[in-house]
Amino acid sequence: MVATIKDIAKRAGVSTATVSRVINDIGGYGTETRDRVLQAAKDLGYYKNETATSLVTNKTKTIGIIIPNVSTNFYGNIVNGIEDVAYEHGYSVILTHAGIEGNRLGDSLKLMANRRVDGVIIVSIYLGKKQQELITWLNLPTILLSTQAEGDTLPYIKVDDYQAIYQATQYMIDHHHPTIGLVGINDTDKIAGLPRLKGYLDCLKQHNRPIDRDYIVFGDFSFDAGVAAMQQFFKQKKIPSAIVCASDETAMGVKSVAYENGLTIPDDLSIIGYDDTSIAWMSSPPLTTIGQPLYEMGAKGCERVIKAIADNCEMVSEIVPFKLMVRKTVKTLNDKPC
Amino acid sequence: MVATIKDIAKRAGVSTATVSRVINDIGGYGTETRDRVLQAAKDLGYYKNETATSLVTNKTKTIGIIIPNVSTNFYGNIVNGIEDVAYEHGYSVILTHAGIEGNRLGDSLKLMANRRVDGVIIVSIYLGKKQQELITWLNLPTILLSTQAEGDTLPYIKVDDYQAIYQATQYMIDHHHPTIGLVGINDTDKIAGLPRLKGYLDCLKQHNRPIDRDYIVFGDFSFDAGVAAMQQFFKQKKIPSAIVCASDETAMGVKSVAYENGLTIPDDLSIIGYDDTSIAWMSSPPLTTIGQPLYEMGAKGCERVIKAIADNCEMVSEIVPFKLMVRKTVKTLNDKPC
DNA sequence: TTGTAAGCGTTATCAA
DNA sequence: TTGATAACGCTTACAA
Repeated sequence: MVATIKDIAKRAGVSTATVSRVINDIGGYGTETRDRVLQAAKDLGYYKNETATSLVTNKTKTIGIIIPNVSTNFYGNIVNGIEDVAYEHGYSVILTHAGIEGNRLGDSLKLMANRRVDGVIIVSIYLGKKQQELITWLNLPTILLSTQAEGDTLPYIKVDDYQAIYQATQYMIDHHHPTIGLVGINDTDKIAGLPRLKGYLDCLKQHNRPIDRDYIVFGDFSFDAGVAAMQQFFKQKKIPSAIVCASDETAMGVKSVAYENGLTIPDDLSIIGYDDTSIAWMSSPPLTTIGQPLYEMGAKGCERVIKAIADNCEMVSEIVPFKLMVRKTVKTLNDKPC
Repeated sequence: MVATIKDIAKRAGVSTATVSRVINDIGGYGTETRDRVLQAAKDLGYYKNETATSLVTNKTKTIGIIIPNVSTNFYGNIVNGIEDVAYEHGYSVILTHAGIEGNRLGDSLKLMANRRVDGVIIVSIYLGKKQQELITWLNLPTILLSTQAEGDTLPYIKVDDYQAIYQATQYMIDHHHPTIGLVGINDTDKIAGLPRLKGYLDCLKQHNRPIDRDYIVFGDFSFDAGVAAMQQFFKQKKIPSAIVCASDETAMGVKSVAYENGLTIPDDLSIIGYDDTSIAWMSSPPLTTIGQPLYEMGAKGCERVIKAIADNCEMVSEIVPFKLMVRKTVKTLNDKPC
């Protein structure tokens, strides 16, 4: 059986109240009693029961993370950021998957409610009206990472997807690419999909480039989406000279079938990814990509939540800067063929 | 304020005991009282407070995961496996990083003890004598994933590292590679390092191949380790025709500097990775690698822990089979040059 | 079938 | 500087 403050109290010849004070470093006791208590605690190998504490303080010192059910490096970085600052502040982290496309989100939230987490961080899951209502009802400090809520009712931290893709497209234009494709974006995704599509479209329009539907292939941000898109390009025998991808993984998919078909990157085909996950800099040639400050987003998100818990204040949303990580998968074409 | 069973009891006109029974589906009440209670609970938007339950049942329905402080896909897969089966069994998962090389392991374990998790899963952290004692003292069902304890005192699930590297080396020999390097392995790591080194050495000996220290470069399983090793090969102007790597990331590292120096894979250099993380199949050419059943290891580990909690039984260790994932980074050399 | 009440390990209020 | 003691929200004998 594990020791409790009662055991310590008995052994040290004091009351449980005093033990509690000492343990929590509250002050209001003599140094000798303190030493006696501490010694007794050590002797008994005491470990504080946080669940009991939680019950009375009505705080669990726990923050919940909800992520979609996919295993990409993307989440690893964010979770690391969260966990590190949680640790610094003495918080624990409880992790749940919300299933494919967040279909288990209700369950996840219920779990968070049952566990009485002090705050929650939701990553990359779009929130509809109903889910927002649930969150509002739960009345937990909640922040969204890399996503947004319908009607923008919840605080978030994310990158400006529109600008990011606009800039990526611009970059291809600056490098004189005559035809630029867009691949892997989910056009039913109001947060990560539509704005990116618009960024691409607007950039092209701005430069009086024609929009060619053959160069746009939608998908789900996955590796397979990149593969499928590239296969389609080959099938239609019409391959853009540059491709802007929805994610690094999509870019790898594109690269993979390009490679199989004897295309070299960037000589025969230029590509830009999105996220700057480790695969981007680890692959050869290293992938030029839109860098999201994943770790920092996690860290910052966690900080905000913890602050909101402490000060009982509202959180403010933030658009964090992305950064085009220029590496080796985009080639400069000559303005005009000689 | 959140509703409690007291509120429900009042509203339904029953005692809290009855409410508890209904909520937990224990039986021993009329259907009409049940309906009344359920209705009241719904009306009040009741969410059970699991911390209170934990306090009385002395079970938290929580399992703790401890992983080293690195963000590689490796852990993503394992954690996914764990989380999925935890979810199925109604368990929550609490995640902590144990710092670089597990230097924060003590803190992590303390946290698990404080939170009174029902079981813990430790991933990829070698456990010395002292840490084992702590675990034993905590008396929590603990399983090790992809690692082992000194003296083998704790149950584990892992792959046979010796055999894995032996087979990888063998594979290179079978493909007639005259010189085979070993890269990225930590020779002070008794679990993941030494056995692999031995597997490599033994295989070479078995085939009467000379051991050339110039072809062995130690490291820490990282991408950078691969980079450093390959740079050394270039510097010493002595590059093996095939390289067995400590991890997929290490393999990507060697591939990366090979690429920079104009070497094509597998034509100029053959490589084998280790782990079969997503980067292995996503890269081009796709990486031949030793596949560890990461997700399954996580799932199985979690199942064992949950079973151990339920039946209060010992866990048994298991060596799970690895699988050489043959892809495209190893070339068959002609037996003799013509 | 239902209710009473003790107790889980803490914290916190009040009094000494 | 200390100690009694009542909570916290729930489960679980035991009684009715």
